Amino acid sequence: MNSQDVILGLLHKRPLSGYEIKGLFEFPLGFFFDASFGTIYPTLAKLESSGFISKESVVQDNRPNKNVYRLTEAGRNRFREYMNSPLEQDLYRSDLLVRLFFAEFVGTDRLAEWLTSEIEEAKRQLKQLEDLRIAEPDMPSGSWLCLQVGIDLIRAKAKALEEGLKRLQAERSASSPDGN
Amino acid sequence: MNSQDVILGLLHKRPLSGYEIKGLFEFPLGFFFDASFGTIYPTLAKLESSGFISKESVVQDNRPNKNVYRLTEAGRNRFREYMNSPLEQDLYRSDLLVRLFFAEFVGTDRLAEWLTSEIEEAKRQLKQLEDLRIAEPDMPSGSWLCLQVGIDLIRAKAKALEEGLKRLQAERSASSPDGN
DNA sequence: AAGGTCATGTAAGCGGTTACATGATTGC
DNA sequence: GCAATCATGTAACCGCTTACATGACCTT
Repeated sequence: MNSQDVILGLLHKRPLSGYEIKGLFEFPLGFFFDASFGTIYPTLAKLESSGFISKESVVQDNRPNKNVYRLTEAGRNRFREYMNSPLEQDLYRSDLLVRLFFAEFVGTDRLAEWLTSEIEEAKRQLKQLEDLRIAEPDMPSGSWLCLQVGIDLIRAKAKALEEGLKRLQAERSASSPDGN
Repeated sequence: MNSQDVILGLLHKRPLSGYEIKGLFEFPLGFFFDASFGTIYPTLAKLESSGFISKESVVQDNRPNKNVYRLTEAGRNRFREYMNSPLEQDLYRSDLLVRLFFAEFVGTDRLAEWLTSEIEEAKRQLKQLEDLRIAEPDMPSGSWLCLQVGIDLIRAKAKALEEGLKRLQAERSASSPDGN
């Protein structure tokens, strides 16, 4: 799975510009995928020259023209190939957990800060996804399922980190019972 | 956070060879970090030429020599710099959730397969981590916390995916109540 | 006047993977 | 005899990010 595949998937739903694709990458796909403009525009160009998508310039009032891309038949086939390819393992890379792993070399207050900031971030993402579920109850059932799994995952993440923080604080007060 | 930082962290605990580092990357760090030999060996060489680590050849019986690397004072400082740098966002990239998002273009039995395989993978990882917690109760408390958060996260992931699968199956039997 | 949104693109470089190359030893 | 484990390394390539470059319009 790479940006090509995901862009093709998005264009399978409806024609989009690069800028609109970036918006979707941030939300609602941001929880499990992202790519920058530096990836999106060259990928669109490549996809077009390969004949998987076609470009159409759309003139707009009071804002710049945009290039709207549409899936071709070859593109639909290419996307189907991706959907038929073997599933790839999820990738999870966490600076927080790495630092936690090396926690012996840093103060507990620092650890608590890190945990707190990630908890906040997780809650922010959770709220976004929950709002979306409320705002758009008539999604395709697959996307609905995806959203639901995403919500469950991120809610669990917030909870796991909160429990981690509690454990850390319990330990801290145990090691200095006089309380600072 | 990159391979340099993590390798420096591991060597902060004890001297290691590239091969041993790879082993640790797979387990127990595999849940939230990984890197291949193609990264590890060049990184070690770079780290050595920068003076952050020092190499020592160790002759072994009945197996090849190995190069064991040890942190220098400069390396300890470099690692401290990393631990003092701002925390980076977690990265989660999921082929499964992408495919779920595009589920409208594929059969539900395929979705069920994918979910099942990821559930199995999550459970496999969960078991590994739980075994480690039992096998090594005397870890540094930070690593212990890291392990515990990891276990909570992956257990929640397995649960979220299982519930997703249930929802999918409920929907499937609802849309064909005669049952195939 | 400044900053945000809409909009598209390029260039340098980084960090990483995959595949290749080599080779001894151990267990089935 | 074959596969797995132990052990180190290189080369080609990929995918992506960051920073740069440009510019109109809209709101404060």
